[in-house]
Amino acid sequence: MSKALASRILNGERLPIRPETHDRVVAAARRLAYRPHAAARSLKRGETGALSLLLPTLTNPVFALISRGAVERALERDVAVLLIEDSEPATASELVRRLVQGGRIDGAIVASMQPEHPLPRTLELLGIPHVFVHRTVPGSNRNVSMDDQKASALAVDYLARLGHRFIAHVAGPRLLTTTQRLVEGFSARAAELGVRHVVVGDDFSEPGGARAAEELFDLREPPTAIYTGSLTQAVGVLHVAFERGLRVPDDFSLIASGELTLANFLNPPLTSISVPLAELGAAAVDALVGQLRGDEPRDVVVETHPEVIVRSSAARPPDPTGAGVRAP
Amino acid sequence: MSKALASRILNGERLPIRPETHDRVVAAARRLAYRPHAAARSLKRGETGALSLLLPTLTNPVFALISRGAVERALERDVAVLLIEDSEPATASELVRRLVQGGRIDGAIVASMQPEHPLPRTLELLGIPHVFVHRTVPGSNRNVSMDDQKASALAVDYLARLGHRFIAHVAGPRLLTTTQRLVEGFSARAAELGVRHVVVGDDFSEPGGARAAEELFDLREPPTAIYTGSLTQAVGVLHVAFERGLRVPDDFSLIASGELTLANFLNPPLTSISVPLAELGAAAVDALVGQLRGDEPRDVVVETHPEVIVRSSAARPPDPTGAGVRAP
DNA sequence: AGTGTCCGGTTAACCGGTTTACCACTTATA
DNA sequence: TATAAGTGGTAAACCGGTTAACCGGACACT
Repeated sequence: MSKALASRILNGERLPIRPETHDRVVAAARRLAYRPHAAARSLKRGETGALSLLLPTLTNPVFALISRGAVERALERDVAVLLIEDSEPATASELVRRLVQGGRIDGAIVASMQPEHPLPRTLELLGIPHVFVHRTVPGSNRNVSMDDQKASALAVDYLARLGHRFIAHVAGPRLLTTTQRLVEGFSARAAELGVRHVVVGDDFSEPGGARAAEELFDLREPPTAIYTGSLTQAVGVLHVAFERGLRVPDDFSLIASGELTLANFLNPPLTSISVPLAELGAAAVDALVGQLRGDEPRDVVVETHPEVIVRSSAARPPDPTGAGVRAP
Repeated sequence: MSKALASRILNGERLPIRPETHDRVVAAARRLAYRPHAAARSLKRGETGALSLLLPTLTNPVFALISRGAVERALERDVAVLLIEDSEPATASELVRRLVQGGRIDGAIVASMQPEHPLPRTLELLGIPHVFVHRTVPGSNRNVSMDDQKASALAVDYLARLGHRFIAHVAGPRLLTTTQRLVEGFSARAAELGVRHVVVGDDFSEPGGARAAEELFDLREPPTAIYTGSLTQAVGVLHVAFERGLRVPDDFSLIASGELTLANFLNPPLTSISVPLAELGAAAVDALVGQLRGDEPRDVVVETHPEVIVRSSAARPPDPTGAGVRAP
């Protein structure tokens, strides 16, 4: 029995051999709990069976969920995932270069994209397969995203149905494509329904939500409902509301895109819109593995079936005419 | 010029060669941006330059921070990290076996330890270097932990100094060693100061905190201060307080171990104790790399210099005699 | 003069798979 | 009957580093 034959059998090649031989090999492999040595295979095949996943931060649950989906799917496909926090774009770019040139990864999933990031050029130069997930690069043909518009539209629908006639959206950095999709869905649906609307904010963080809330509450006539692009921002909004003595949902309604256990334990419990972030991560792995198999890169849009998780932060507006109410 | 010589030069061996030769090799490597192929090196050396990090969950910021520290330190040391969410102990154990037998990792960092987990036996059988971080295994000599006791003691000190005479600790699962250290520090210091104290709770999650809070508030004479083992639990406590119309810190004080941006934006902003989780992750990498270099496994305790981050959730008790106050 | 040692390298085996080339034998085909 | 097409495999090169063994010349020492 030559190791050559064993190799081909275990790799599932269709061969003209006696079934008995096949079975002997398979049985022996089982018995020895045989696993091909990754390095040896990698050396010969010129591929590593690993990919890297670049995240802006691990502490943001949005990206933790994307990671979860990606890592899980990758393990199913027997691919290893190297997580990298991309806090310093130049450093991250250099790091990926090292990983590629060191023969550690076959491809990269980039969830930390932002304008002026050197990564796309680096990846292009290295000629390595890659996809952008969540934060996309228009025209790259390598984007894995959700139809965030739908989530925003649903939020607007829900609030409008409750009777709100002036709705604000607290958005993230305008340069991020996720922000743009969220804003687009929001504005389009609000316009369609003839609902007055405004977009503020420039950061997905708690402080970002807080700043946006300050701005809104300082308006001569504040909105009666606020839709935030992230749960994190909603926390910031709630915080400012508390400080100003505004009550939710009595004085204004609040709804956030993104669902976490935390939402249930905020005060009041936050009505939110669920989005399939883990599936997004899984889809990114699928797309990248597809490229590694030779498929042409193409954009993928994951179907979201956004749902309103009804809790206590959204209700009818204080004044049916649609005018906002200030703190007493 | 033989590749053998180049290899040895680039690996920094001291050799009897002309400086000129040395420089030529180094210059050429620079020019070509040469990086040794990980697989080839791995194949020959019998080591992979990679390790895995097992976490109970990525969405818990405690573990996100440990990961951050670990990944960062590993990259500095030119070691790759494979993150694995260990939600299903049996599965995780099997997965690690696959990674080891497939020659993908040299060692494992386990942050997801719990009693009855099959992982230690698996790792022992495979004879692979490993360390336990945060959640430790007494007697294993492979623990990387903090002196959590200190954080708890500080919390008690702070609350006692404010005048509290009956303090509760909301703990995690009693079987986890982190919980035990936290409880130990709490009880010891409270006893030392002659402060009445009680320990409740069995889960670090928001619901866990909420359940514990219910229990405490239902007491005939509730504590005037609550110290939670995690920020997450504090959120649960705050939630129940809100529902019952209890005000913080007017009706009771709240302080949590663990510092996150979120603390600043809770209502009221949460006084918390900072602990160096990222450093813990980094120390775990150091310990594991030490083992890979041949050091004997040994326990490591990371110095915490816990500090109270003063915000608004802790104040003097409502009644200086120390008796708790119920909702009106 | 012979021998040992340092200098400055070179050669070749090896790690553990994968893959191409090839071989001996049997059966169908022209 | 020669030839081609399966059947059931084996042998060896190769991937790109690392490392042990070896080599020729200069010099020192005995």
